[in-house]
Amino acid sequence: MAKQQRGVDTVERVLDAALACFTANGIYDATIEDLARRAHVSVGSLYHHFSSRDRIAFVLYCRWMESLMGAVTAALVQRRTARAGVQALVRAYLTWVAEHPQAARFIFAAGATELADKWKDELLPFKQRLLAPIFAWFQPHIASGAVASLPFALYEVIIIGPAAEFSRRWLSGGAGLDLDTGARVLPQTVWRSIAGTGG
Amino acid sequence: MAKQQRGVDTVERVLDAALACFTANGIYDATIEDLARRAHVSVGSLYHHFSSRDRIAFVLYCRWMESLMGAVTAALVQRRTARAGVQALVRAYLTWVAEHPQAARFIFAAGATELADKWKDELLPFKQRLLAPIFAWFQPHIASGAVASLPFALYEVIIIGPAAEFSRRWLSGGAGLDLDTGARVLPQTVWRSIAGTGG
DNA sequence: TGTACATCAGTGAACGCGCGTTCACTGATGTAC
DNA sequence: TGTACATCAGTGAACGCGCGTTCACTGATGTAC
Repeated sequence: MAKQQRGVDTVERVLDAALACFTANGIYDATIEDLARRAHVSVGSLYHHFSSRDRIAFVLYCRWMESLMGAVTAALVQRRTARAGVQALVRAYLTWVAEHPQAARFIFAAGATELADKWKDELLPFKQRLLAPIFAWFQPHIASGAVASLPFALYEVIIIGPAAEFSRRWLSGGAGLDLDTGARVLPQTVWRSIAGTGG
Repeated sequence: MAKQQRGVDTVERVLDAALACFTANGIYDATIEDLARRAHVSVGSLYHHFSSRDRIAFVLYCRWMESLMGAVTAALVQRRTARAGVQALVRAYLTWVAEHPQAARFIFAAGATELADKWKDELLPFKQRLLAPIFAWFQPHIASGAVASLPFALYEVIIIGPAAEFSRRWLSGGAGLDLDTGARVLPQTVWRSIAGTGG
């Protein structure tokens, strides 16, 4: 007997409720009963679908990380030039954060937790899969010299770093930060930092 | 009757123990008794010096943030040119992380917590005080055109962003990241992203 | 130099409560024939 | 089309335990005179 549709729906409701509770009360201060109440699900039913409280947070993290990376990748692959791609990537990141502030808040908070450690056997391949198309897109532009040749692991840091830092501060109400300005300035500065001489 | 020296020593021991426990077990999973045991202090004594568990984390956060900002500022103020200053700042950040990995881990973890919210009346002026000399140093270089003129709040994001992102990943054992490489490459890329045309 | 007193520092057993998880059970949905 | 059966889905009271905080107390250190 296969999984039933109502089971799938319940999982959805629990995850939606979890995002709301985790961002409202904090990942650690939100209780199982908070989640159950908000999801209109009994505590027992919740445990029927998730093995533990931590597991809910982990699944939620994966789901939204996939959404973010999907948005970024979609913006990237429809550009031809390195410059347009890099700038679109940064812009897409910021746009996604603006559209999903709760999810963004949660991702940042969860990322600084032991969650990643606990489930890393699942997490690493998952992230690998999300990053693969992005790296594939960059490869020819690095080869052609349009993008500066750097130690591989640094590209992500340099391109995502400013956007992520901006987002963190914007989400926590940092003074003087508005998203339109960030979306205008950061794509340029990031491109300048990474542009090659050829291409 | 003034505060006694042994009281000061106890506070030190508790904060040192807290850093060890928080980074070993996680900020939320480390217990008061863990701290007390590690600090060779009774639980009661601990509460004689700190009003609550959260308070310990907050004081610890401030202490190490001050250390980090102090290191960065010290590196900055002894440079004359904008380029040398920016690059020294980024390098100092990474060096500090390398020298205090536990503290860095804690700062990143605590920064994603509700701690900042809870004590923000204390935190904001504190951070203001730490940032003031850095902004003062930059001002003339922005005025002269050596550093690009940008919305004010973005400087911090652009300069610290890549270094912070690099540090987070390095601390959590990110594959392919080594600190020497980061300290060689990032100061350059950050400078390129923010360099002005004049100066 | 000594004595009385106030405040600081330290102790650890006891409290109390909140929360994650379990469990025995009922109800719903699909499958076999 | 109908009936029996297996599995999925959902329930909520009860459990149990861990942990933050308190409290009444002892001891140490400084101050006043």
